[in-house]
Amino acid sequence: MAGIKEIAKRTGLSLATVSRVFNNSALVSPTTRQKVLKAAKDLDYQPNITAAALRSGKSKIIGVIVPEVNNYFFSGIINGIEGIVSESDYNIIIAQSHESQKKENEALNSFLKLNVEGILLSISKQTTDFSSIKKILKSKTPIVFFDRIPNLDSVNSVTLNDYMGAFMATEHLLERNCKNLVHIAGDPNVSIFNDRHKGFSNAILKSEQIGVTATSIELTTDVKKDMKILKTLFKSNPNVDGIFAYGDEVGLHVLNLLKDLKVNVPEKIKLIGFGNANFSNLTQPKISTVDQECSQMGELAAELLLQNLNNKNAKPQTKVLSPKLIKRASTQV
Amino acid sequence: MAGIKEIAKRTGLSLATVSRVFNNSALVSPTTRQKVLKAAKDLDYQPNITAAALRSGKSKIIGVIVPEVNNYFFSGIINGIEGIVSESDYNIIIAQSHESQKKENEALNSFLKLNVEGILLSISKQTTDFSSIKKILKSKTPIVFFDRIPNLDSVNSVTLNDYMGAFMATEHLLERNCKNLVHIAGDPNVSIFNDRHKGFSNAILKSEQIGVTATSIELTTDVKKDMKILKTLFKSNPNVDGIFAYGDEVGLHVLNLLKDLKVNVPEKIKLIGFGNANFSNLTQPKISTVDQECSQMGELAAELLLQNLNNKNAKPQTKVLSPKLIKRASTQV
DNA sequence: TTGTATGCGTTATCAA
DNA sequence: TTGATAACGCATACAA
Repeated sequence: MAGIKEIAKRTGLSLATVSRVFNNSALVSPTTRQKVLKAAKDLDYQPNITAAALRSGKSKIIGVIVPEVNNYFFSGIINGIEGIVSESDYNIIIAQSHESQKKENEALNSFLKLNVEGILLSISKQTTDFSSIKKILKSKTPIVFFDRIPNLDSVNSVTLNDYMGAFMATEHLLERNCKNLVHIAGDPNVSIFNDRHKGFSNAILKSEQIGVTATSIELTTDVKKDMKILKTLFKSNPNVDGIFAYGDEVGLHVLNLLKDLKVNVPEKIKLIGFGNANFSNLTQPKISTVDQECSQMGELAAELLLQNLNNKNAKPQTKVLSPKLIKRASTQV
Repeated sequence: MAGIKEIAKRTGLSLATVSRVFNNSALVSPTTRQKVLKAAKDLDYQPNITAAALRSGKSKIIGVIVPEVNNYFFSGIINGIEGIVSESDYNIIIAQSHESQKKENEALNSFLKLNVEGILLSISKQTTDFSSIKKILKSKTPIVFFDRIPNLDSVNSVTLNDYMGAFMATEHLLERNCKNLVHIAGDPNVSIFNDRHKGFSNAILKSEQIGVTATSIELTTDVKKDMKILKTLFKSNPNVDGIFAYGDEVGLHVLNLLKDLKVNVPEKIKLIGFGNANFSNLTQPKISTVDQECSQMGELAAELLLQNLNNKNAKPQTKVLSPKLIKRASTQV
């Protein structure tokens, strides 16, 4: 593992010239370039990124923060990011906020200490204080938000049109002739869950079908308690024939609950989730859902960041992806 | 965001003294230490890790390579690692091999370029050439292998006793009075899958029950094809009453296949998987399985690496975790 | 206990 | 087109 010093010695050139070769400077003759490249190969040259980072101020590191890695959605995004970044000469470093504002801030801080050149961030559910984020924005370190974005002006973001996804899911239930719909809603403080709720409500408003009823129920985080609540709901309300769950996991819980209650899906009640989780395709019946295009989201976010890295004056961009309805057995006629 | 230079100026001390404070040198008086710490707070001191890394040769970065992040097992391990490392002053950087030897080597290479101080690695299924790994070992960069380990002497490793897990799972089926067992086996080139196979075979050998038959079938990676093969197997072999699948995911596929074939689980056939995947608890019936203690594995691996970081002459250690049998409805009597 | 001076490996400025 | 040299921010050997 040699550095440019050894190459300089071997070729008889100066450090400066050798360095220029690896920085693709045009100011070097083809012959010397060849000489250097050959020596580099012979000596197994490995650039010392740390030294380059110190001198140039460019660490070649992109920091990524997600709430949880152990989540099909976020790990799909990470794969998307990786796909794009690996084609550049940047490295990525991944941190998890575990939905905690404190850990998110800690991660942002260690990113700054590591001199990351850019940041990709999906904020935690808990994040309501944007001061750390504002600090980053002020520091001019390029940052792109994805999926869960802060309510701030002039920031780069890539999101899914959650409203549209929920709208499509609800419309799908209506098309399947469901008349008494229930939306199992997520924490409304998280913008995307709120959007899904809105999509549900508006789909029903805009469909001009008569005799349609709509109920929304917001869950806690205690699955057992939640299932009890839902059990009561279904028992006291036997006409329910369509359910839109804000996520596939809760959808699966509901599916199991309905089996326990001997309610057939999709014959009696049709069920649709959100997210296209890996297991949604493995249940019986398979759960209809909305695909979040996570890989594409990661790719777009990474591309946007790379653009900003190349051009510090790039204007903030807002990209919104369209979700895709996935019809499966749980909403079959 | 100030550096030690600003603090030196503010306090009237030299750079060296300020530096010593942050390196916990004993050679500094309590009063000056206080002065420096106060100035650090006032000026929002952020150490430049890059510069420190260059100077000291210590990057404070630990590199982690897993086959896939999007996997309950490996992300559980990552959480375990994170839990331990976050209490130290190290940072972790995560890379995925996507089960490719080439990508694994690339990751190792960029780790070296980034001057990581230590490496945590679970090798890819494809990795048969250990030359890159040997290069790391020779470079004296501490490395700890976990779960999927190379067949090399004198290396640090943390693994699960897969043999024992499979043994326990098979024993459990025998206790439940299964007489005609099938093991659905993974790629035998992957040591842990091979161990599970051995555990299955030996459990049957050692149980001295009479009239027990055992079949093993190795799957491809094409799920559809695999299910056809299994369908044929079950049809031509209607006496099968116990299945041990090498993983929960394939277990779930089998469960669904059996439902299609109108074969009741657990009444007619008992089924046990391996891994305690998140969804194994959400199926109907819930799938019995073997827990891999992933979080603990991550913790132990990280602790072992930190030990090696503190003591470069530490002797290689081999830690083997005991799996835990989880009995659920799919093997109920 | 504190300060001075040097160098980590690279990039960038200036001169040749 | 190339070379000599300073500088990036910090840690450390040595001097005081």
